[in-house]
Amino acid sequence: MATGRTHRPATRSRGIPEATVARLPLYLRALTALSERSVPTVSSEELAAAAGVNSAKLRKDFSYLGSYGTRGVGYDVEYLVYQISRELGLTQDWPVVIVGIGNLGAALANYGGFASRGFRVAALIDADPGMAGKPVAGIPVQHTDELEKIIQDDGVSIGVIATPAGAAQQVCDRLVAAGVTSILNFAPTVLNVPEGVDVRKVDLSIELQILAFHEQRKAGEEAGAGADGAVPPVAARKQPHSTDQGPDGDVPAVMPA
Amino acid sequence: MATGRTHRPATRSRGIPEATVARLPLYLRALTALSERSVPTVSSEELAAAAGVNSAKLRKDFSYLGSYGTRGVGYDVEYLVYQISRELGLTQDWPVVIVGIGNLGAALANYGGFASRGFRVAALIDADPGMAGKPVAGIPVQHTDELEKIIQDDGVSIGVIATPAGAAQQVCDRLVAAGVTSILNFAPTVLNVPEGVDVRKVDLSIELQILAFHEQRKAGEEAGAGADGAVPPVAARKQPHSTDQGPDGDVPAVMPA
DNA sequence: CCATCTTTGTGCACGCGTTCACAAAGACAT
DNA sequence: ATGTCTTTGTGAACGCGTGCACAAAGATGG
Repeated sequence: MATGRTHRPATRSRGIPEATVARLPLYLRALTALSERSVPTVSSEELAAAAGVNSAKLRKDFSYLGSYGTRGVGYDVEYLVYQISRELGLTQDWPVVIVGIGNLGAALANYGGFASRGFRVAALIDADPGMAGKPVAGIPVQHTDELEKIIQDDGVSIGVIATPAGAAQQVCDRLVAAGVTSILNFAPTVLNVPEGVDVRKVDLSIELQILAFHEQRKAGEEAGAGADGAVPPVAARKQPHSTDQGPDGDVPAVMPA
Repeated sequence: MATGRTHRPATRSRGIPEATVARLPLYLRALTALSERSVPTVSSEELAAAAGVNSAKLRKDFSYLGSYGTRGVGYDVEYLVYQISRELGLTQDWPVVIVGIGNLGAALANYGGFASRGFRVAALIDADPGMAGKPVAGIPVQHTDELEKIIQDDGVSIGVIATPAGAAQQVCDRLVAAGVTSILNFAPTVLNVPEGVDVRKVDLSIELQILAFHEQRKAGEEAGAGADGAVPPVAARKQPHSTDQGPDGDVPAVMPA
């Protein structure tokens, strides 16, 4: 899920399927844990269990990277950690800017997982002048005016948007104009970006709604399909539905963001 | 993607494909925006543009819900908002507990998107006794000891885990034992859950790593495959690779095929 | 009532991703 | 060396998701 521009043939470039790329970080995490415990080698079965996937899938995934295993033995942990890191581009470190230092932005800035794996918080940016200079996670917040300068000076190519939905597209446009080509979007909006820019989104309420769907399904299965007393739709606009199946009714209980 | 237990045949229940379910919240958001502007009807083309998807895909998605459109006209906005809300189970509201009130947990508690769309924060829970009673987002934090009682009293079926990775599995086990059947996991760990429990994960560093991969690919495409001076791996464990195909240190070729 | 025009709903084909199942490859013991 | 045993790497089949392209449905105007 989640690349904004799904139009591209995706993995046309150089073999590795998108689905595999999405799992590599998972394998890497499991391997790193093994490495810390000084485990020398691991079989596809063990590693798959640790990563929560099927072992056949894991082997096929690795086969796209090359033949890094040894039959009858398994995979060399250290070697594989390096190979995957390199494939993911984690041998260099990536400066990242976080825009929007509210609750979420601050949480992200404090998140340890950044620095540990090839990512470095190059700057924290917020539109509120009152925030300027105030340190968050040891880094002073800078004003939006500085955005372009920071990106160009530090060669930032990855931006994280943690602003309110209303500001997201505008921030996105400025990031892209300044040279950012990869964006991680936490704002609940669809971002419009030009060709060549990758967008991934993380959306809280979408995840919750998907869970709610399954939850409802579970609940509805055991209970017989009783006529649930759901109020019929408002049908405020009756026009297209001349054949109104619901006479009265009132507003759906859903509200905006 | 990202349901922990992918084993289930997924959509076996009642038609609606998983991929479609994942997009419904997107449509709902776009429709809600239209509703606020009092737009009466919308065509699949317009709505698809607003949601950032293909119009054919949108129509097919809606076809799984039923025939709610009117040919030659489009879809009734209010009606569709209601239908999707009902399908997603948002006409009832879901009590949610958030476990782990650190930076991220606090951010989640403050996130407006929760309350607005059928979700209600039933409780904030943290293991630190010092946090107990302290209000976050207007809700007093409660100690982990209360977890089981809260879940049972409020009939909570959805839990959000925002703890450090080390505590996540343990918290998860307690949530499940107490009756939670859907979990949204922000901790960077694979959660093990019994059959029937849904897990969705949101993982920062994985998203960033995927972006890094594509970023590296973009950079590597324009620049010719110059011998990048990447330091070869430690290769601490040489054993399994006794048959070194290279005279010197095994240089990882940038790409297999 | 008929013709035309718009937009939905869907049959169909295609490609990606997943899984099975097995042959090949190497380790290890004798 | 040779045989056995373990585990990888992958060919092939299958199913899901996507997008095209078009017929059917209804609106609208004469």
